[in-house]
Amino acid sequence: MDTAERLLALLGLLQHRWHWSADELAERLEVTTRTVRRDVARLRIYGYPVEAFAGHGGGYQLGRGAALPPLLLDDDETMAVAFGLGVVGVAATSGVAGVDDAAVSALGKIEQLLPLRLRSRLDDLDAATVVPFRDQRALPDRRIVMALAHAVSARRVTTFDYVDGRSATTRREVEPVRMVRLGHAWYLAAFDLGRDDWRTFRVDRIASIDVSDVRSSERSGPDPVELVSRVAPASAFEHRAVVAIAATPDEIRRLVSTAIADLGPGSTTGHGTRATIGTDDLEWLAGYLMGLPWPFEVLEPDALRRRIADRAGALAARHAPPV
Amino acid sequence: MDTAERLLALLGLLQHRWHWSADELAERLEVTTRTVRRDVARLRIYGYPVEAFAGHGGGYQLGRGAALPPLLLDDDETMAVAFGLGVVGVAATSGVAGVDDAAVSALGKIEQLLPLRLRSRLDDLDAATVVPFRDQRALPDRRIVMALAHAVSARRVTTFDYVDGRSATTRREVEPVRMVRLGHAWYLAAFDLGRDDWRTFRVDRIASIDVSDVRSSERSGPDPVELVSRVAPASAFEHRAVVAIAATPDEIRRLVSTAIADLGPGSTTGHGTRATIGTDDLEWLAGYLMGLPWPFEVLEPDALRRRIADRAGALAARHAPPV
DNA sequence: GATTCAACGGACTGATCCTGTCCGCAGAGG
DNA sequence: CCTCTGCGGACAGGATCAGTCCGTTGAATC
Repeated sequence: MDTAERLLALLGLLQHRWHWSADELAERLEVTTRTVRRDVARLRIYGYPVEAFAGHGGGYQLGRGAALPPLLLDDDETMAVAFGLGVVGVAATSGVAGVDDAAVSALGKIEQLLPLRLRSRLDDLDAATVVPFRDQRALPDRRIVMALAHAVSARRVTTFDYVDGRSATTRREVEPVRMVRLGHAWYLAAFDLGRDDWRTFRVDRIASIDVSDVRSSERSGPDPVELVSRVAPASAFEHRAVVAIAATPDEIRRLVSTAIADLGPGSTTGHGTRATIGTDDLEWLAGYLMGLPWPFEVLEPDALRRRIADRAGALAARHAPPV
Repeated sequence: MDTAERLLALLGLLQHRWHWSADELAERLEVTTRTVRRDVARLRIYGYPVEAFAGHGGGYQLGRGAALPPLLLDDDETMAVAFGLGVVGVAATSGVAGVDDAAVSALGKIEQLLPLRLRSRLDDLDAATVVPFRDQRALPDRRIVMALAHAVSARRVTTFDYVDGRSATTRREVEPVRMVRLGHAWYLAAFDLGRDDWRTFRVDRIASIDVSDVRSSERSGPDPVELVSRVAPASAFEHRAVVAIAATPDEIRRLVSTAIADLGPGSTTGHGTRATIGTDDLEWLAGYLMGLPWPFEVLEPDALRRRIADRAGALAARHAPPV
């Protein structure tokens, strides 16, 4: 084991356990304690703060520094990180600008590096769990997002089935450029090789994805963000609901992701806050609203209004006190 | 820059961008391309699969190997990872045994390494967001969980305020040993220095935590898991609700975390599935149930039944079609 | 306060390895 | 077919590294 590898191993050991003595480290790394001390000194020079304690029960410990050291994760921790990133980036639980993007970019990074044996475990995990209350239709599959994030960063020609606004399915071959979150949904900006032009795709309408080994050609195109915001309204959500909620915008924002509801400016009225929500699935939205801790009234559409009335009526009838 | 540091930097560069040419790397690392090639070869010897492409537009790229290489995350990605782990471990969105534990253990690892400037950003992020529908009372603060996970792994004497079952608040000084998830809640197994005995604490009842620099003394004690499962029932949830849901157990499990509801064996009846749910907050549970996509009936307690009737009645009245 | 444990770091030596230079080879794209 | 780019052997000089030895310092325990 040479110097560099030993330093990497040392970083790993220090992250794996809270506390090591020089003797333990020396034994693990198969060197003398003098060398361990020198390696520790070197890590400190590189900027990783290794704390040392003398005396009985003394030893080494990694502390917080100026930057996060390279994270060495074991299999289970890798699963947890990948799963967590999927929840944040894909299910949009944060609603804070930037975090979702960072989550997806980190997902792409992991997708590129994830050993195959862990990939299948991650897929099993997905099959076994569903994030409560996520809009099953409008939110894309985490595997699709990961594959696309990877395709974008590795610049690979990618093929997939796409369902357009008129429910027509076509097989597309594209060169992905960038993923953009706009409002409630993720979009992919890409050069469509079949159409020989720039196109945007709603990620939740992509299926059967296949990332090839062929690298995209150099290509200068329009700004992906602009491309998406120009085209996206045409492929917006099927339904647009307006709801008056008996709570202040701040209260709502604390509980409802901005990726779900648009509170808009000047939305506060005498009856509370007016929220606009886009969705493809009214049934889901009905449940979502009923789960909120505030009274509300659906202003439009009527279909949603009726659905709320039905469900609430049925519940009320079933739970009425015995006469 | 010496060899080992350059290798670490090289790993970082390869993760940061999809694709680098030898010249670019050589310039960045301030060495000749020959040395870059040698460094790449060394990384491959260590087990990190660096892929190379010759010809026009050729270059280097990190591929998937046997194990995840040390992850070098930038600030934003670190935020996303920490936030995602918090969602999974703390808000219990997975419900799969092991993943929550791994998430909390990874959180502890990050807590130990997280630069201070990022810590405050993470706290801001927490303040700005709330995971929709999480049980505000029964689920602990992510910061508390992180601090405890760190205190456990670093074995630090820790003090905090604890609210016991009779709402009495006491300041405790403990040596934390392990965090255990049992049913719906996280528990901390620790040696209470004030009481001079082993105690368990519900993590969501811990506040004002302070992890000291003093390391715990060596101490052989009972098995933490056993300790928690022996004592925990005494500090269980305030309310226990039984609900009949018009869905199969499999359907329910797909949407509801097992950390929330216990479906129990033989729970399927003619009217659907009988679920047992523990909570401290009936109002929250009412909303949670109303958000589910299936009809249901509350069997007990009556207080919850009345609450459902009230809320559903009000909603139905408000959404009744105009006469 | 004495004792012990464990990290610290200087000095020295011989062996190792590392880097830059030079070069011909091989695979990919245009 | 030509060019671009990565590959890897050979070589020489010099930098670095590991082990050994040892006195010092700081903590914890008795």
